[in-house]
Amino acid sequence: MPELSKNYEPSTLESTLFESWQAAGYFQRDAAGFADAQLPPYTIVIPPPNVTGMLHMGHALNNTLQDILTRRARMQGRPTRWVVGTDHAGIATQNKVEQKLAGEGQTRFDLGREAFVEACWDWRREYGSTIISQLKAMGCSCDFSAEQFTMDPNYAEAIRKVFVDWYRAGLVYRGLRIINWCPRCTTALADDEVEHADVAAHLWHLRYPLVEPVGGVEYIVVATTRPETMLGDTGVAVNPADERYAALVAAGAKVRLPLVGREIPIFADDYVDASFGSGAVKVTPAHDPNDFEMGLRHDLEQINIFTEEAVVNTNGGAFAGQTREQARESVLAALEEQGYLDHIEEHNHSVGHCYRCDTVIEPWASEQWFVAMRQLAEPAIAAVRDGRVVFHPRRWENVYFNWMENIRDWCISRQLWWGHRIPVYYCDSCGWSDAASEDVTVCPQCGAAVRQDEDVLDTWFSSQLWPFATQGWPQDCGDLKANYPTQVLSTARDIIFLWVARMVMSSMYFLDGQVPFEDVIIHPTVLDKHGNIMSKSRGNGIDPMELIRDFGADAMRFGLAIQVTGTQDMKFDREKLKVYRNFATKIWNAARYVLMNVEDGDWQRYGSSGGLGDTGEKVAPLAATDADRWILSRLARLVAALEEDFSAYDFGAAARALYAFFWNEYCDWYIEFSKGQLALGGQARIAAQRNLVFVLDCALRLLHPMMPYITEAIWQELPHGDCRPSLMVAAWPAPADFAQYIDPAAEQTVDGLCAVVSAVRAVRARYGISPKQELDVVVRTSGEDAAATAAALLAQEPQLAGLARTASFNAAPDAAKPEQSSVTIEQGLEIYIVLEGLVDFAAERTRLQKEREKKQGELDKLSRKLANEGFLAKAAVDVVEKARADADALASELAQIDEQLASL
RNA sequence: GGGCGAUUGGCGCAGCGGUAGCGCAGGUGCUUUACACGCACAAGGUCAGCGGUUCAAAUCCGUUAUCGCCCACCA
Repeated sequence: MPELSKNYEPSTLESTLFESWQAAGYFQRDAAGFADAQLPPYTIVIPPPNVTGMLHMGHALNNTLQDILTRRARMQGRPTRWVVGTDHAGIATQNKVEQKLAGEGQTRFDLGREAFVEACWDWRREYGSTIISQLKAMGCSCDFSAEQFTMDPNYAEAIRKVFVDWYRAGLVYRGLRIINWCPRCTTALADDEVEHADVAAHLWHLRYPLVEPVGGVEYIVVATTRPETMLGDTGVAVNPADERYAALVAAGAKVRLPLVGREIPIFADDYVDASFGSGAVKVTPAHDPNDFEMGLRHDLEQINIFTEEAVVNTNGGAFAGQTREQARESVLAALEEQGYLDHIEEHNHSVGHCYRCDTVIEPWASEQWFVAMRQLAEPAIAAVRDGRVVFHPRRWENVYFNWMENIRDWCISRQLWWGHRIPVYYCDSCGWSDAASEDVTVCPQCGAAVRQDEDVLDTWFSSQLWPFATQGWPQDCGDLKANYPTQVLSTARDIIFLWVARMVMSSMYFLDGQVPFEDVIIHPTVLDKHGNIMSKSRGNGIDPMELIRDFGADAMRFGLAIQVTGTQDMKFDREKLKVYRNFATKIWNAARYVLMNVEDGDWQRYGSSGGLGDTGEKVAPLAATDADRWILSRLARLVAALEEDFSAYDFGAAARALYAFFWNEYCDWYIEFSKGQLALGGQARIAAQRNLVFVLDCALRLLHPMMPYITEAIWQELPHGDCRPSLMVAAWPAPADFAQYIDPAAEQTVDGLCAVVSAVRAVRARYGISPKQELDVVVRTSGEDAAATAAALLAQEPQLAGLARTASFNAAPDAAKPEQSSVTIEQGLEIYIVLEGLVDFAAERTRLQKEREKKQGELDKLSRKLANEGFLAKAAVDVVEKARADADALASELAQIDEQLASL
């Protein structure tokens, strides 16, 4: 029999195992031929990490969950594929490459568009596989043989089809709007790409002098958080119902804009909240979305005062050339000097920041491309409403609905170079323009040369196609048809809008109303151990690669999975992974024990995987003792529980059940029972060997999705008889096959046996009795089946002798209480341990008295309950019966204790 | 302004209508021939506060407090 080293060393095994899996083709959809074609296929598409990305804890968690689902489905025999790839990540990648160029003293403009895009491809070739190799280190069983990229040629074709179709349908349009402009990235951003943060700021109250005083009033005070934008003001708005300003509005009063001299109107608009600030708003249509709307309503001029880097342009007169920050200071200084600054208030408000570089967003009026969303949203709302797509936990559906029902048009053009270029062509000679799925070089109307739109598409415009564009759409849809919709999408809550919602919309539009996935798992956010978000700026991030190095990939995966409950956050402390590293070692050592003790088993008839015979039959359990029946019963219950937990995507519950079964039942008790049983020889020994192997084999199968490496390493050495070459493709234990092992009688007997063993151990510990001192033990059974219980317990004497070091053991319904003995009442058993001459009974008396008080308290509580007529009348029958039985049991236990106290 | 999550022994978490569980840490004792990354035993909680529903509430409802997240055009 092979031997395993004393401690499990993850780093020595992980990469070898991974390579062997990959070489065998297990990661591709049934490439190795072990799947059952009759079963429904199982597909997951990975949320594509940015090519610029490094694995972080969010990825580690998310991909652990996806791999658990993928591996389990594969073991269930379903033709399974986990589609993997990366996202070109427009802004993120462009920023990286620009940084690299900056290090060489260059800008993208020095290179020009074509060379810069080529530099991005170079960057991708050089660094883009980092995160893929990190996924491999985690043990992720993705289909790496067909890695996808959102800039692949087939993907570009998908993009063009979507854009052109939507353009023709009028869903993609171009328009002048206030958009979110990042002056550092010099591009537009979608509303969802802006992150708002509350900042402590000021509300400056400015005096705008009237051109002509009205009724003695010489100026109007406006309140603003952005005084520098006053350079672009083209109006002052007040609420129509605001009596303070009614006269000014009625008179058609104008103000002369300080520092600028422009005459601008005062007008009334419902948007203005009379109770805020001074009740009068300066209106800057080119730099504020609300002002823009008001400007349209009141026909105001839009004066853009900033360049694309947010430097004041020539419209800012004397302030031209200053940054917006400098301009704020100098404008305020000038206003104050000229007496236009009325007063200043403290004011907190929320300021938008670029989600890629955290620069403050500048609302900016410009021509951009948009997608009209309302029409796309409607079927997507219905799909979640009627359960074609289900979120887990369900509450996230409300977040989805809330966004969908208040959806706004999506700004999809980006002033970047890295990305899918907008396929719209313009002829400057005759004014023709159109979207086209094939490149256009000459104008179809006049034959002149045409130019393509300069902008590229938002990265999310391509990501929204991920579930189908990665599976052949729009060209070769055979694979797609067979495997769509996908089963599960697992992701973080922060991209429910950016990504999840848009995938549902585009999939339903282009694939005949089909949803892209059936279940959406929104996993918790991984926080640091104090509950703070992990971030670069805080420096509190944890590198999963270090965890893999220090604890092993299996321990990391298990430690993450066990923390997944329905909650929205998980605090993560790397030191806690020690527990799961210890668990891995425990599994390893249990396997060592099994291998050391099964060499002479009856393996001749079983399959060849363990190298011990070759008839292709798997090792079957053999129930010779109640301990055997007990562990098989417990295993069957575990298999059933896991089925429920996985169906509900309750990874934490599944992990806890596995941990408890393996450690507290298999190791703590069954392996201990097996020691005595092995020593007996004969059929009992054969049974123990078979069951040790069978249960370990099943446990490894059940643990494999969470801990793929250690389970495979052990399984390869175990004489389980399964002819499959890898645990990855071995069969998942099905509840239907295990239900036959459920055996309540054996469970009751072994629970009783364990209670006796624990009672003896407790007595030894309490009185300092040597483990070598053999003790006499008597158990009195009670209840209807007292005789049967006693007989079953008596049959456990060999186990008991080994585990509790008993000299003699008797169990009977009417067993006499030995003199000078300790009594423990557990599991309905009165357990007497003879202590004559061994202990000072004063201590035992004290203990018994304490025990008595406790039991009396419980009985009092129960009695009160049973005296309550409401309880008797309204509680369920079985609950009342149980209460009665418990009360009877407690009463007799108390009587026993009293008797015992009297005898001491 | 809306919505959501969390609040259970020193710490990290389960449980989510019928007498409080787990793991760490801490205590005591163990070279029990798989494992000290271990074994055994013991100790530790009025389940954030208040009110309600119920025969029965950590568990359901309302409310308050604290911490955190998201959404919203707070000039």
